[in-house]
Amino acid sequence: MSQVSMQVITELRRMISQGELAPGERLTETQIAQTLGVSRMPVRLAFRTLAQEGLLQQAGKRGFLIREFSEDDVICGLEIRGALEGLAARRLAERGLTDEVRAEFRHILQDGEELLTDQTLNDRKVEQWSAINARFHNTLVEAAGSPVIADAIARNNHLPFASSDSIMIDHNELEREFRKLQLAQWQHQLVVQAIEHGEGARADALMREHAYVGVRYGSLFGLQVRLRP
Amino acid sequence: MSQVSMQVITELRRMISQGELAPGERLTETQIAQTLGVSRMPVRLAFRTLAQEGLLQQAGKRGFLIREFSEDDVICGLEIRGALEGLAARRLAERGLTDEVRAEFRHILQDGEELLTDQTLNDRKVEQWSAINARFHNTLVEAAGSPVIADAIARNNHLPFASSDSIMIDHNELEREFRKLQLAQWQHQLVVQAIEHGEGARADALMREHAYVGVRYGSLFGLQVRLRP
DNA sequence: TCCTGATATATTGGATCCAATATGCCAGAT
DNA sequence: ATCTGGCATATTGGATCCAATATATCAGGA
Repeated sequence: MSQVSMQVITELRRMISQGELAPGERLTETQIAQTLGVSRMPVRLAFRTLAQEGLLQQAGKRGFLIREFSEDDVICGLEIRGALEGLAARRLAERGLTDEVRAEFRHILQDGEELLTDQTLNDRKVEQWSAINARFHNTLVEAAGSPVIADAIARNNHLPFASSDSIMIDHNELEREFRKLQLAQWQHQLVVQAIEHGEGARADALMREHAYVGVRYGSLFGLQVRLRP
Repeated sequence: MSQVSMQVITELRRMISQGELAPGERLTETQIAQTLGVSRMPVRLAFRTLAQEGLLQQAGKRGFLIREFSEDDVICGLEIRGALEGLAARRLAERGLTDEVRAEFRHILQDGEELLTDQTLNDRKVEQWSAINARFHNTLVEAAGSPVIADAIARNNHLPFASSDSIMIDHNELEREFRKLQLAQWQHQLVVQAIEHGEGARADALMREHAYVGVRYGSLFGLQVRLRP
């Protein structure tokens, strides 16, 4: 995939998730091509790609719409991630950890631990947590050693609300949000514990539950439930 | 998506799953375009689509290869289907059945029951079973009422070995194969029973196990284990 | 007033062309 | 003999053109 094609795809993804293109809006190749200053060709390819990812849907026989997602869709996207990452965790528990992967997990858990030791949060720390979290999930999926599972998870992550870094943080409630991240960190630790002990079913269950942390745990800490940014 | 584009995609899918294009083989747009008698354009679109589905993989910076799948990949494809259909079944159990869906399930189970009553199998019956089986799985996924889950399952089913009608039947061992289908039918019945009783976890577990019936149950009945056609 | 049908327009799909560049090949040098 | 560099070729990506057709608009009739 070439530079221009790639840029069109990422730019469209961005415009959709930032809301510059509203759900339900109709897209035409010409219009987007002009907006982005390219020919219709890369736009055509991008539309197909995004439609396959589920961000666009066909509008009758001509053109595409920006897909609208209900709150139920958001929950289902999370549950799919939970199910698939749970599968990866179970596989890892059943097949055992290599020393490298074990060390990498320890390192990630350590970093998370240190980040949260002083029990406070700020915008910078939220960013750092996001990186640590991404590393945890990537390591898990990679270590499971199945490209087929990794692909399935990657495809699901194309739904912006389903990916593991879609965790909603209210930057005005950082004391309460701290507790959410603390809980997420503990869940990471428990997952690794389960994997290390070869407890596949437990690792699976923990990952499924962990998928909810981003959008369903807010009420535990007196936070507003907001499914949208 | 237009006629020609569609035909190129389905024809390529067929050529791949029939083995006319061997795993690892390199494809060029021009070559396929000539073979199929179309211009490069629809081939270009098809390559992208199939790559996104996971049937092709990029070869360096130029061109695509037919992806090779290991036996482990096959098992993982099945486990993904199990996890996702299990999720659908759990949702259905938790949300309850409408009368229409309940009736449709009864009908499907009845048809399966009748097909297998005389305890014999022939090629025609295998075809009929395939139809009944497809209807069961489609009904389940539809009834779960989540387009996001349905899409995820549909995407996984693009892997030829992962779809629910990829069940391997040895047409020289029809007496033994009968028992496999009988067991699958019983599993269908148990899944519906669990759903009707609102037993989400049980429905989930049953669907996950059921996903294995196609390729891992052969040894129960003294059948050769063959992951490839 | 609302429906139906015909015409006009917009938009897409496929083919072709051209430029960019990855890849392979061959020759020359070490 | 093997490696390196440059050249030739193959192949892709993007743009443009043309045909097909879906969609919209408008007029006429029920």
